[in-house]
Amino acid sequence: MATIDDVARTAGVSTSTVSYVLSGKRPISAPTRLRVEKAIRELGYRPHAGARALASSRTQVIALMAPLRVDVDVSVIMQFVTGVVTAARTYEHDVLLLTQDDAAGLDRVASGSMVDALVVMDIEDDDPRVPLLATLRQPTVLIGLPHEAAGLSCVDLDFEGAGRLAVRHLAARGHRAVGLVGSPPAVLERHTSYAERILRGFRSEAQSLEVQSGHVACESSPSGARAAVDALLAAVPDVTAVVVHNEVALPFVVSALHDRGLRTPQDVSVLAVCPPEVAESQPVPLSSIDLPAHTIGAVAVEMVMARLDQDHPAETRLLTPRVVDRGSVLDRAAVPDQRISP
Amino acid sequence: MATIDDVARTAGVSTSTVSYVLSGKRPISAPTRLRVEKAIRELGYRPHAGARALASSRTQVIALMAPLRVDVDVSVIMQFVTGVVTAARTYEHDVLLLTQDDAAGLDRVASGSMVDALVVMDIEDDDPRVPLLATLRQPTVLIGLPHEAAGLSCVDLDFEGAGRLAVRHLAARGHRAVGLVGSPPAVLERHTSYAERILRGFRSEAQSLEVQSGHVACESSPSGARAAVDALLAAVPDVTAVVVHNEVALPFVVSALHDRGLRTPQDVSVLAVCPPEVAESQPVPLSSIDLPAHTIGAVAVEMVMARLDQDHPAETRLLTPRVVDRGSVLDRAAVPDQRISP
DNA sequence: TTGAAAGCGCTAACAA
DNA sequence: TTGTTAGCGCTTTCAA
Repeated sequence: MATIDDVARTAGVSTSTVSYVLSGKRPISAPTRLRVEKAIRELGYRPHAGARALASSRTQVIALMAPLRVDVDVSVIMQFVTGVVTAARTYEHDVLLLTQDDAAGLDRVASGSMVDALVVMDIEDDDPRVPLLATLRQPTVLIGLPHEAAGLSCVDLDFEGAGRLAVRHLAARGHRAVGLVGSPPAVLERHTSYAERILRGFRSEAQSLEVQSGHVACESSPSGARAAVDALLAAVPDVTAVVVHNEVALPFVVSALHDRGLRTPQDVSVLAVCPPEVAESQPVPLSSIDLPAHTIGAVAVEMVMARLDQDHPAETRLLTPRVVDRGSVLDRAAVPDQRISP
Repeated sequence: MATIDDVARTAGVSTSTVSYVLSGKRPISAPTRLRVEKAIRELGYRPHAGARALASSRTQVIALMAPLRVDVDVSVIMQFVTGVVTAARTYEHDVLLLTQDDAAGLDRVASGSMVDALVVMDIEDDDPRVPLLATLRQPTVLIGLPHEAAGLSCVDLDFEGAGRLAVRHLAARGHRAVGLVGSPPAVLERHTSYAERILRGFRSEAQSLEVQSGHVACESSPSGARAAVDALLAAVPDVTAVVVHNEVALPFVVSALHDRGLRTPQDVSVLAVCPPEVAESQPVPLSSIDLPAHTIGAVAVEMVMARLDQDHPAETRLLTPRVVDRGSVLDRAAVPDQRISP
């Protein structure tokens, strides 16, 4: 492996000149630059990452903790991950992936100076990783909202707003009884922030608009979906629209509704909360409130990068939810009521 | 940040002693070790990864290239990824994740000495990354089989064997006309090795056993699945069993069969080739040839780690496929023929 | 516009 | 059993 000294020697310059050609941190005359670049090319020189990290205190690597918990949809996680990786590359950074959900891994890579910054996914309301993260010298961005961010920056879809938007969207189309089929019990039990937030928004808006509403947790399986649908129909017999915030269960919920004689959207409207790709690839495309996972990942990287040089104050960024119509929500105001009561 | 010298000073020993306590590369007296360990704890000392990499030529990081190509199922990829990450941790290594499918990324992290070894997924028959990988000084393992491995080690499920096993399994249960619903055209067109291998095994065994057979590519969408099913039924009208090697399309293929009046398994048996989790979480659990993605990832890490110190010769490891019965394959020899001809 | 040289924090060969 | 010290390959200050 050629070193910077090899390059300097063959170019007939000092090592610092080579370094400055590489970093652009001081002006170099055109002829010198060309000689150096030629030498670099000829020798196939690549700076040694460790040496660079040691001298500059910059690793060009960010850590991404993407815990694969039970009952989280991997395809959504992958969207976040690719968003982070892609964005990181635009900042000349690579991504070190941590999949085990423990503070120890974060501490190891941060305290060991393996990374310049950290992005942490799947934040719970009272997340044990947050206190540790707050002590690190590297900037950190949380994807999700903990109860107490301890001075850390956060980014996420505004799930509370999404819950409200869902109800408002349905109410505006004449639905007076709506249901929310949500995350699996396990997700709720660990107080994953998005699950609680969407529920809060859903309930408060239903109350404001005087819409009848019900919520059921939903295991991510066909039988779980059937059970959830039954529970919802029992709780809100007149339900005409269902909001589904559970990517894995989504197709099962729809087929469970069909099995009970409820067609989409003639009998029951369905509004999903999921990434657009998921909504589009259902057996029947579903209207949805898009979860822009890729974008959120990219924004997380932007935020962390902005905090690398200057110390930007902490902030929380909530992306505004929007509905994308794919035809699975019926406008009841526009059609005669065809609903057959159960 | 405390350095090794800080630790040495507070423990009253030399830096090398601290280093050796950490590495265990030379015997240290008990009292000395205790003093050093105490100092480490008190100062919260963590070795600087870059300094370590520079001095030892070891980064404790491996690169994982997991390209997210169109039409590959992310949940399967995630299985590989977690297998790699989990196994890497048992060897005290972290994982640098590359998602962009180009040789440049591999070259960057390898030539820049960012990683000790590389694991590369989703290998095509004539993969442009292979020649580059063969020139790297870091050991590399491919997940998948290129036409020419150029001296690199490979690991994968024996897909050719899986194709044969599928036919044999069905033939043994009285099926004389079988179909293979395979990967999307895009996957076949880029000559992804597994797609071609399973087809080869499937065809050759069908020929040997004198079983009628047909193969159709299948887009990963409901309409793609319907088209594939129609094409298969046209090509092999008497088909009594379908092998599906397409995780995303799997549920759609099953429902397309149902829509055409073919129940599983009474009218048509279904044998999937996919990770067990996928087969289990279908609306109806499916018998399958397990794709042990997690294990393959772990084996890849083992192989690469074995080549870190000694130079092990290259090898190709093909995991033996096996059928897991979940009831979706009918034993036609054991029941009267109930098949309603189309 | 360029060069010399002092670190950055660790490992491991050599000495004792 | 432990210490001394010369690098590892780079960045950046200070000088010219």
